[in-house]
Amino acid sequence: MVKSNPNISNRQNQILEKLGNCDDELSGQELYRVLHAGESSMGLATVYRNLQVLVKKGLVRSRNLPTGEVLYAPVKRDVHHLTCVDCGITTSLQGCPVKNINLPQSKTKNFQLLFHTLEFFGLCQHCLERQST
Amino acid sequence: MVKSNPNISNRQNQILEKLGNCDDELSGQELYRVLHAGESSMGLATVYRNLQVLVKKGLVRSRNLPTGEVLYAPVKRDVHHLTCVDCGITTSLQGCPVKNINLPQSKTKNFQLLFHTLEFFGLCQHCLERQST
DNA sequence: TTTACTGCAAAGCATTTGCAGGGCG
DNA sequence: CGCCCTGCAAATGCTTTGCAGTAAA
Repeated sequence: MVKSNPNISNRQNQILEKLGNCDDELSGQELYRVLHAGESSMGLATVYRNLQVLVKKGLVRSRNLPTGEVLYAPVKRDVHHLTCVDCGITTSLQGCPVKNINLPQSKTKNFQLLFHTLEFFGLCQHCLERQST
Repeated sequence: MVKSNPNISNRQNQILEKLGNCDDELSGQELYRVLHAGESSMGLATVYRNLQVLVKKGLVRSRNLPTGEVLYAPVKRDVHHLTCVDCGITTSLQGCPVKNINLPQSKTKNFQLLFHTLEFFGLCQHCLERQST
């Protein structure tokens, strides 16, 4: 059903499908679990290896958390985030305010843009209150 | 000289100063080394602990690399990045295109914004060429 | 047979945490 | 005396890598 790009392996398609079906971003570990829960399992290393390939192919976007985790989502999903620097809770921001930003040609001439990340950081109400205690 | 905010500890001021003097962002490890090279040394754990505090105080911004490292810079320095998803090389983008973006009030009403990160990812020419080989 | 991909387990590594010692009020 | 901050060393946890087995061509 989600047949796509010719030079995408089977495993890579399985990953793409799971990412597409999930509203959230998934970490490598989560993806691994989800795949195991379903019919298509694959080793953790394989999950990571294929995620890297998908990112380089421009099909998957990645976002790095302070914890060292990396979250993955389909590139076409253009969602950004608001994250509390204290508790780490993340809220999604629908609609991308950067969509049509022009970067200096000098920088992008020799660079194939694949995706971008925009994240806002600060303190959520809960942590603010806790702090001022 | 860089006397600042009253409720900033000595250690925290040392860190701020190093970050301010350096044109780049620094990782925790690098900062640790730089501090040791200078007169003011402090343990690695202390560096990290104080960096966290500085981020929460809104004085330092942080950016997470795919490698799991975190890079720190003064918040007032509003620089963004262009990063190759293959080799990881990063270029700085001067001038922030997001400066005056309005976020939905519903999201920010209960959230104290401290800083944001905007990063573009893709493939640099070198990696593009290598890939098509 | 040659090549590319996979799984498993071991390694890597930045960061975090536990805990005892020290400075300071 | 009590509280906070620090250093050291151990632990954590995600991700990467080495290597041998396997499927594909």
